[in-house]
Parts: sequence; structure tokens; C-alpha cells
Amino acid sequence: MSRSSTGYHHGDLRRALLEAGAALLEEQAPARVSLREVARRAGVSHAAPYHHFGDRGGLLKAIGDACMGDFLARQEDAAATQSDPADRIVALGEAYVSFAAERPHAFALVFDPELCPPQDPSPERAPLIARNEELLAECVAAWLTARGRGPEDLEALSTAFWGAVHGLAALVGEGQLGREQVAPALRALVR
Amino acid sequence: MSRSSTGYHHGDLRRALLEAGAALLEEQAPARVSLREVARRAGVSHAAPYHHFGDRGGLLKAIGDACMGDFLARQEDAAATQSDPADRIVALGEAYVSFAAERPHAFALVFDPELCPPQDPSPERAPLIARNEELLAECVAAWLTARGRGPEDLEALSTAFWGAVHGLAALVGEGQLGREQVAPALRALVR
DNA sequence: ACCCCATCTTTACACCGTCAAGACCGACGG
DNA sequence: CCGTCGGTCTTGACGGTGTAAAGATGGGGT
Repeated sequence: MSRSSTGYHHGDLRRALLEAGAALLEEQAPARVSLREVARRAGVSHAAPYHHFGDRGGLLKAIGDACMGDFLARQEDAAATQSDPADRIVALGEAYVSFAAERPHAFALVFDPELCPPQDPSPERAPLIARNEELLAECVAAWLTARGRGPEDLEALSTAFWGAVHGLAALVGEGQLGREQVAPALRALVR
Repeated sequence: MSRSSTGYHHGDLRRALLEAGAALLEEQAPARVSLREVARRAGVSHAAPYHHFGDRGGLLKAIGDACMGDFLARQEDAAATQSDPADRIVALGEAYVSFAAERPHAFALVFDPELCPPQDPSPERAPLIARNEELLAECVAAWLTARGRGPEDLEALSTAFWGAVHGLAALVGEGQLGREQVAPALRALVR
């Protein structure tokens, strides 16, 4: 029942809606992604999405989950390309910023607190968040030991680094900063 | 003509709308601030705002200008309370984060790129932005000289610090970080 | 073969931003 | 003192949105 794409029941509407919504998100900010437009692009009636996602928030949340997956994949890739701890941290940060620069609306959606409250996040996203924090902590810990320091500041430094990278990413995503200003700032930080 | 508050023509609708809008912004995110609700709270018809602000964006932009003013005032105050360069930087960052924590919607509005594009900002806000960058550069420069370093990294360090503080503020405003995690992270940075 | 029910459509409602036309009233010239 | 003028506000309308309820459709299990 879930295979054919032709036919009255469309076969795979959920995926089609997710794809249409993700495509729309590349063009417009999350607030302007309308359920009706997504349905229109998927070629179904405006009320069709309601059966698959409870409401507009449900659709946005599902799209956000997918974006979070993309984001995490990029983070993992970036971390894997470098072996030196300092370089790895910089690579992590640059991947973070690249995502925000190239897909600003997806980035905004991923961190929208109304769609996925940081306290009790959706069961779909919780493992992704955990994995991301784990990755960051690993890199910071490696960097600390490489500099001959104990792990006493690990948590403070992790949040500091997260804050720095997140802020640079947000500012770039908002157009407040040029992308070329990021690398020097990051390097100045891990100096 | 613009003084009396009684009478049919209301006297000072523009200010009343700004106040109603600002009050609404304390309760709800910018995206949910509706022109009609603001008009309702000001006790006028739903089309009344159009004569004073061109459209919804105009009202939000004006509210954002006011919020930016509040924000800058807090930054100035924070910088004035400390004399030691390192302490001043930390105070600046904490004021930044406090604003985002206490007035998250105002914070989001101030940095909304669709309402006030960072390239060619509104003539009302441009001086505020300039003053803010100046303040930050001053503090970073003082911190650099206090550590016996030349101003060669001033720009990179300024953006790095701005990014860190902005990121921490955004994460706190979104509820992703607890407010108590900020001070240790900041102190770890200026260490 | 039949019926069930998940899926999709239709219809309807309230709210929103925006625009055009009209009502109101203070101010200014005669 | 009176009239008209123009900025201010209201009314009404249009298209778009999210959401809910009710009706149509057709595939899959018994």
C-alpha cells in the first residue's frame, strides 16, 4: 500500500509533503512556510497534511528533524576530516557556520524553540542532540589534553565554544557577518 | 493638535501603538504579534495603524528600533560599572545575555534580518549599531593593551567575542542553555 | 465478494494583512 | 462667525492562512 506513487491515495504523501516543505524552506523563512502552499506543491488538497502531521507545527517539526539530521551529518564529516585536535575544532566550527550560511532557514528551523522545546525534545531528535553534544565534548576534551590541561574546565569551555560557534553561525545566517570573517575569529579563539 | 489624549483623534496614536506592540512583544514572539491585536489593545480600529506605519513591517521595525535602544542602554550601563578591562568585557557579555534572557522576543526582533537588513539599516538604527560596535571594539582594545598585546588581532578578536556572546545569548534566549552556564563560559574565554 | 477504514476532498469558520471608500473633527482663511 | 480643507480614524471588502467537521474514494483483510 505504501509503494506505488500513482493512484488516488498517492502512496507516499508523507514523504512528498516533507520534500515539498523542505524545498519551500530553502526559499523562505520557516514563518512563511505555509501548510497550504506545501500541499499545493505536493498536488493535494490543503487539508491533506492534517492526517499525517497533526498541524502546521507537526510538519515544521518533522522538517526540522530532517534538517537536524543533515546538520549532524555535516558535523560528523567535518570532525572526521581532521586529526589534529585544534584543526578538528576549527573544522567543526566551520561546518557549523557553513550550514547556517548555506541553509539559513533550515538552521533557524533547527534551533526554533517553539517547534522543538530544548526541555523534553521530541524522541526523534533527542539522540541527534545527544550525539552532537557528545561530539563537541570529545573534540574539546581532545584539545584540552593536547595542550596538557586537565578536564576541569571541560564543561565551561564546551559551552563557550558552542556559544561562539553558534553566535558566529547565527550572525552569518542573518547576514550580520561576512563568511570570510569567521575563520580568523575561530583561529583567534583556539590560539 | 498633538497634545491632548482625549478626543476622537486620540492625540498620540503612534506612541500608543508602539507601547501596545511592545507590551505584546513581551508575551509573544515577533511572528505572532499581529497588527490587529495591537490595534485592539490600543482601542482603535484594525486599519488605524496603517496611517502611522506603512504596514506590519513598519510597526515591527519601529518597535525593534526602540528595543535596540533599550539594548544599547544596557550595554553602556554595563560597561560603565566596571573599570578593569577583563571585568568590563565580562560585564558587557553578561548584559548582552541578560537582555536575551529577560526579553527573548525583543532580542529576536532586534536581530531579525528581514525587518532591519544589516546592509543599509534604517537611518534610525544605524547610529545605534555603530555605537554598539564602537563600544565593543573599545573594550576589546583595552583588554588587548592590558595584556600587553598589540592591536593586530583586534578585528578577529572582536568578532570572535561578539560571536561568543551573541551565541550564548541566543542559546539562553531559546532556552537551550541555562543562564548560570554563561558566566563560567565567559570567564573561561577571557582567561 | 464484501465491507471496513485509512486516506483524501470539500466545505466552513475565524483570523490575518492590506486596500479603498467614507465619516469625523480640528484648523485655517474669509 | 462660518465654511471648507485635510489629516485621522472607521467601515467594509478581498484574498490568504490554519484548523475542524463532514463527505467521498478505493485498497486490503475476512
